[in-house]
Amino acid sequence: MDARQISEAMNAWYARAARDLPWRSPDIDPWGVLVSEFMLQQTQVDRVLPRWLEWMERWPRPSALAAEEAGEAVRAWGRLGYPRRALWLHRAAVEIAERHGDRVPSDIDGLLALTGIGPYTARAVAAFAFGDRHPVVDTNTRRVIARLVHGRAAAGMPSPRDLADMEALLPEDTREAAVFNAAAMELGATVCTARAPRCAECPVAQWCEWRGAGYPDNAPQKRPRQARFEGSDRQVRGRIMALLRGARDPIAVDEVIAAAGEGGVRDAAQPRRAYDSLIADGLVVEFEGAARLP
DNA sequence: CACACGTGGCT
DNA sequence: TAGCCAAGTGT
Repeated sequence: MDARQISEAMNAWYARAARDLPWRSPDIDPWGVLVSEFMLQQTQVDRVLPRWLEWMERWPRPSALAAEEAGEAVRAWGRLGYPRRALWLHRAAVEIAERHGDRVPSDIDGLLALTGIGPYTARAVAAFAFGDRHPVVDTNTRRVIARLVHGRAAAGMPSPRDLADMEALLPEDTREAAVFNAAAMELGATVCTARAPRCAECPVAQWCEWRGAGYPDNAPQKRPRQARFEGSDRQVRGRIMALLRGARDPIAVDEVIAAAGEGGVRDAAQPRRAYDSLIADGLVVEFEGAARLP
């Protein structure tokens, strides 16, 4: 396996086949990249695209978002999912405006200190917004490496070894490294997909250990299956958030609790439990017996 | 560190 | 179709 051949083939494929996404445009500033990375956490490109365009027009700089109430960010987040990301992005905007002079920090430690930014997003912003040479590893990249390098059908649990694996493939040249990070993610998202990979279109199929071994069904142990969504607290929280997003005025708490139960609940205490957890998360605020976005 | 956290598309 | 999966993070 030749890391240089692989990175060159992957980057050539990326130059030809990458989707034309606005946050990849050369004249997008680091704020635009950061917003895209928040929205893309656990969320596919197709769903993010229209929302990102709206946000960038409305809040072209961190200070513009920071000047709003947090609830406006949550409302504008719409149905993207995980609304606390909207809350955290608003907090990050405040932190950038107040502590960094309205400029997104370029170093990984500075990025990690921002609310809602973890190991993945910090590296992604440093690499994609500032062009620095860092291995960036997301779920797509982990799957590509699992198959290409380790001959496994799927990636195992995330591990510090993931970064070392990516570093071993990463070109020395800074510019090429940034492209390769994006190329590995793009390949995983569009060709080396979790189900039904399109190996006939893969630029590195000839070096793929998993393919070479005849596609063995050797996926490592996965995380325990996540709880059923139907009937979950998450679903009930989602109902409450949808109700409050659509309301300009505060809604009586009793009314919110009643509405949360419409559509079915697992137990009688569930609406109240879900409501309390949203209060605890700061996604809902209560004042004089009425609930609204923060 | 295992777990909770939305929503929608795909097979 | 019920379950899997998706550019993760904070606790």
